[in-house]
Amino acid sequence: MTGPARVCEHMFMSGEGTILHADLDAFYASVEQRDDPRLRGRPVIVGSGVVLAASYEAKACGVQTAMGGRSARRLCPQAIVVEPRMSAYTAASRAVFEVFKQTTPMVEGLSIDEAFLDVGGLRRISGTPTEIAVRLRSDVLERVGLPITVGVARTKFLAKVASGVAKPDGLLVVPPDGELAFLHPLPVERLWGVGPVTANKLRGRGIATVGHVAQLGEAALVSMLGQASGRHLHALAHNHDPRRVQVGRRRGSIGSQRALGRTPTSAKHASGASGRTPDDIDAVLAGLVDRVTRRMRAAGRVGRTVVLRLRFDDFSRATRSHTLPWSTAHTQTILDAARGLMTAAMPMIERQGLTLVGVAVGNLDNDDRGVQPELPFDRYSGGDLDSALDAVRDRFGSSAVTRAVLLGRDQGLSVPLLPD
DNA sequence: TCTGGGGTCCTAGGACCC
DNA sequence: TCTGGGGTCCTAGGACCC
Repeated sequence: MTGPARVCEHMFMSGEGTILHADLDAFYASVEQRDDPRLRGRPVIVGSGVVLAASYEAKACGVQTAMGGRSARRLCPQAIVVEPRMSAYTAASRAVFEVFKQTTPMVEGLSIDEAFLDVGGLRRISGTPTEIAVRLRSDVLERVGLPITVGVARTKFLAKVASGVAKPDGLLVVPPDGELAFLHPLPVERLWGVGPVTANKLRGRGIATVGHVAQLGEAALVSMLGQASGRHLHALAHNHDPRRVQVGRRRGSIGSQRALGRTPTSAKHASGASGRTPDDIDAVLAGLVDRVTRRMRAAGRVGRTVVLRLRFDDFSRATRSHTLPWSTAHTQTILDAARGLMTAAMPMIERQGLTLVGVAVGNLDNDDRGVQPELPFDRYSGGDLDSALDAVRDRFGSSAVTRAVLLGRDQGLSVPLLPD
């Protein structure tokens, strides 16, 4: 969108890295600009409460992702604020990932708008990694209408750093013999896994660049940041990153959350510090569990650990979790567990005022185990056979349920079910 | 209108088992 | 009577990423 693609001059014909990190620029905002010509070339902010995405024109005013909407508008009064259209972004993401997969089967998605691609072994068919990267960018632009930045390097980490440096609408190739020269002058915040807390710890000790980190020695970093972070940072600063591109990674949890807004002061007096009745909270909880379990069933996943996430008036947080004896995607089972956690947390909620509720199910498994469930009939009854069968389908996925055995007081009845 | 919604990974203590 | 070490699972919290 802004400016020409930058291609590093000293590219190599051989020994070149084969990992691409492809990252859509200001993704949500770019989709809005693509779909509404009036937004092109103008500062666009997606999300009114919190900035979900800002176009580069808005970023030029200092608007940043995750910033409060009010301060964003103060920085950039001329910005056009649009509400997010998640379904449009999901569709755009699918289209972009199609382009990725036609480029190479070795695609590892990281999020809705970025992925690693390993293009090693494609040289004879598709050309050098750099040529593939150039074509990938033009394919995404032509076929989906979105600008995308690509970093090319020998390792995942370096490819990601390269795309970050090349943004927006850029291409940056890090040659194998120029890796440390590229890496060491960069600020520590560029290291993957260094956020505000770690950056402050490092800067507090006068460590500002990746090169400084590299001089430090692993033991010093471990004592400063802990075992895992210390080792991780030491390795990255020396450009050690043996991770391969992994195809078909499945996520480990599925969750949903909802912000409730601040507690109205008047309501505090009416119904305690939470400002909401337990019934209000329970309705939100039931809605979240319903959404989560639907998504689990649609994805063919079952899970065992139910996590309740809470946030309070002062923005402090708490989580409570419970692990079930078996994996499930059954709405009522997970709702029961979430209600148990919520009940136990009610005193805390009364004291601190609830501003966000979230439910996540972790410990996910694929729902492919040929389970033979038994459900206590009377729990789902009203004595009604159909609703009991619905409960079984709901819990285990309707296409997976092919036969139900109903055990009565003194008889068994086997009912074949057609998957739908 | 102070601060969304979706995730990952690590740490640390306690229970429990061998 | 006193004394190990190793491993796994669960829970809670926190940093970080997009």
